[in-house]
Amino acid sequence: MPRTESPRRGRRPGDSGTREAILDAARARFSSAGFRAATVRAIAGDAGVDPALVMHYFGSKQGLFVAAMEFPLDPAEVVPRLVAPGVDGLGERLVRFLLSVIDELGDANPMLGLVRSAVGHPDAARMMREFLGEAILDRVAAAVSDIVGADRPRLRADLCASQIVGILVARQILELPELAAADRETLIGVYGRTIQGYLTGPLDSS
Amino acid sequence: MPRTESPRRGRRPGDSGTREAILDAARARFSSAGFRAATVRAIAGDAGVDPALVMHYFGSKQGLFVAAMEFPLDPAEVVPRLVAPGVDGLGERLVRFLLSVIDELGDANPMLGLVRSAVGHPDAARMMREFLGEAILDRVAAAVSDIVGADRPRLRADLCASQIVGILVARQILELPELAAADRETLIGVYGRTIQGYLTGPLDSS
DNA sequence: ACTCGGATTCAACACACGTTGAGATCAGTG
DNA sequence: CACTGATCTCAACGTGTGTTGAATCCGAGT
Repeated sequence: MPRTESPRRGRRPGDSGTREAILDAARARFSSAGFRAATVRAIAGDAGVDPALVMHYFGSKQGLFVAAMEFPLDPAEVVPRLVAPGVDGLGERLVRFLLSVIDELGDANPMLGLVRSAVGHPDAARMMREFLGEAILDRVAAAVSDIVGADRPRLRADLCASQIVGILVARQILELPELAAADRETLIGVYGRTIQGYLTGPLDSS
Repeated sequence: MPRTESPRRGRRPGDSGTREAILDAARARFSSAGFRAATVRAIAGDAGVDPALVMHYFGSKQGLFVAAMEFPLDPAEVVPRLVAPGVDGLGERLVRFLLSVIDELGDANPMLGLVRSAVGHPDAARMMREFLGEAILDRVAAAVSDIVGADRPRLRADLCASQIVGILVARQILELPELAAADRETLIGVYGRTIQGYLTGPLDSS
């Protein structure tokens, strides 16, 4: 049987870095389309690779998802660092940090991938709720409770989360025009005041 | 050819109301799963009908979507009604209205359907951005600009939208526990202050 | 009574998806 | 140099999808 000479099968020389290429492509696709809409075939295509290779490395689409969406920052290190300088200006620091992370990550933003997947996929929503809660919100709540003795600390953390998720969706997904175009320092000021109020302000309806 | 007697084809007597049954099922499915994850077959099943009948009535899945997600409230009537009593307490009125609408609509909530679809489907995001902008945000901006002469009114409206979307996602989709369980009047108070600040407070970073 | 057209179902198509199993190619090790 | 094991591709399967075309049924208008 004469050998067909076109696309070579088998291992290519070199260190190959193919695994990382697949992860990069997956991060971009999952972040911009969400779990369901992103296809293994498209990711493999972006990485210049056969879909079966993705399965070989990550076992399944789910496996690829958790590998690709692993958070590039460790909340156990980041949250204390933001809280350390004290409660004054904490809201502003949180928002400034969030916006800088959004800018740095660009296309391959696990936060966007998680939000896009959680919406319309109850299992992903549960995963995100648990991760958010244990890794971030409970930590923030504990800090605020310790420092200023605020009441209902976890509700305060949830309120912050609702505004932060709102920023992500309205600015990065819906791309509301004036929000997307707004000066960064302006947003930091306005949203920072809101977050600060959620963390330390009154919770009653007066 | 002997007639097969089982599930009857053809028109059944009565006024049938099938079209509305399909729309109800579509509202529920689209709202809880989003455009992509909701399937025509499942909607047809819920309505007790063949998928082909859905096509006959609405032409395509997209056609069904726009028919089902048509907003049950007219912003041109609602927004002025909320703004009318003046700018005092406007934030609180907006949030109270939002929460009551969420409760009333329950499963079949076009807001949730639109958010779930906009995320991960750029076309739907554009549709929602345009609808939100023209039907609601520009109106709110105009009102706030007229009454209190606020600067950058559309940015203020976008800020409000970011918090409102955040409420929807965090409370109705992610179901953050303390947020979902929180007393309604508490939420109205806290979020009302935020919205009021976005509408009438300072926008600089001081 | 007879047609007309809307309501409704059935069977099927074409496609895209995730996944599988087998095989090919090659770097490194003894 | 032979062996091994990792890397990679190919072809295919099974399933679920939106959509189509034809066929059937029956209420209404003439």
